[in-house]
Amino acid sequence: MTSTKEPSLFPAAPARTLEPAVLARSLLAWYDSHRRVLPWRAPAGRTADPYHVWLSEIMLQQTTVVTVGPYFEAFLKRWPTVADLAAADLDAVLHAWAGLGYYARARNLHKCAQAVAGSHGGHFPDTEEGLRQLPGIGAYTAAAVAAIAFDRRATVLDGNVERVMARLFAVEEPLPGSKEKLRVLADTITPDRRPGDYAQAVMDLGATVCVPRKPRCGQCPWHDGCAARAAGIAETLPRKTPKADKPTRRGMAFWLLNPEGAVLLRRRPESGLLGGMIEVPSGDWLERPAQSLAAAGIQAPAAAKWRLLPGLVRHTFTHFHLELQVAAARVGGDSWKAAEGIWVPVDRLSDHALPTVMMKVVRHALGASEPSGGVF
DNA sequence: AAAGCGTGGCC
DNA sequence: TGGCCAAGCTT
Repeated sequence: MTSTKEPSLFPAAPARTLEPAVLARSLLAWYDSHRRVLPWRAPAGRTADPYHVWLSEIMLQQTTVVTVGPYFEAFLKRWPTVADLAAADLDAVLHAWAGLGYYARARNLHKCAQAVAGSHGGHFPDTEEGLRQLPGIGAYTAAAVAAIAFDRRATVLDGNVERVMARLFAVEEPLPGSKEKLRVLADTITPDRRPGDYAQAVMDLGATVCVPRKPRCGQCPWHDGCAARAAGIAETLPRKTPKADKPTRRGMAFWLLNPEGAVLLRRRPESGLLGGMIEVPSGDWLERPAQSLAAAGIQAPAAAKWRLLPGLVRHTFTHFHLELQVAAARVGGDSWKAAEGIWVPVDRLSDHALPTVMMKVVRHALGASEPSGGVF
């Protein structure tokens, strides 16, 4: 007989209009008692190292806290200061970044470190405008670093804050059109005192309480002031304009072994998809039915007796699905020495910057060559 | 300014 | 299981 929905019998309490200062104060009080320990976060009452804040913020772009944790620790251990990172080889940075995705971030990370170590004497700019000039730092990250590392008043607007503001003020206009409106609303609440803590608090609220599905309104410090909760539409906000469907693209990857048991890899172009990363050579990825080995063979990295491995490698990027067939061959004699790319012993593949989709290709090829691997 | 750009977890 | 979502930036 109990219902999980309350609105009909017990209408939600109407929202009370709360002053910005009241909202900021109640959120900071909530933060003080719910503060999460994160690897890049300073102890209460202290400001974090700008290098740590910047590194974590770049890694956290479109990436979850759980995923970032180990990468952050590994980067910090290997490159303890921004000068160390600036002095690193780009290839080493890409390798360490492999698996995190959005690889342009790694290239910009390296560029940014070099700018800071070079033109800025090893110190990050301490203003939003200054930070905004650096590669890989956009509106959100500039505000986050200015607030968290330098305790400057800055309005952070990430996915969390967009959701929190859309609900608090019941903004029904869909994103991304409503973004500027949400930014203004967020700005009206941002306090002059403890802006760094406030920035982390409002994002924490979105990450742990005002979550996308089944928001925990009962635990929310802004419960009384929330217009969407009062109207019973919190979970439906923020609205978003529908995204285009993802097309499926198909291609062929070429797994080529030489007599020494090494596989041919090559570096992708510096810009675009998986820019600068290492790949198993593959032909074009096009939106047409799976190509025949004969047709795809034209794009093979060497003449050889290619055989098609059973099965498919599937992977989904942000904007398309990919289905990759894998062709395998061995080359003998000396002819393989002319092939374009790098020959890597199969047990040394982890020394290279292979993105996840390419690790899937490797696993597929190795699995097919070993009877215990699954396909036989 | 709309589109391109990774990946893993969740239900 | 397929779509949604995650501390967005660049061109």
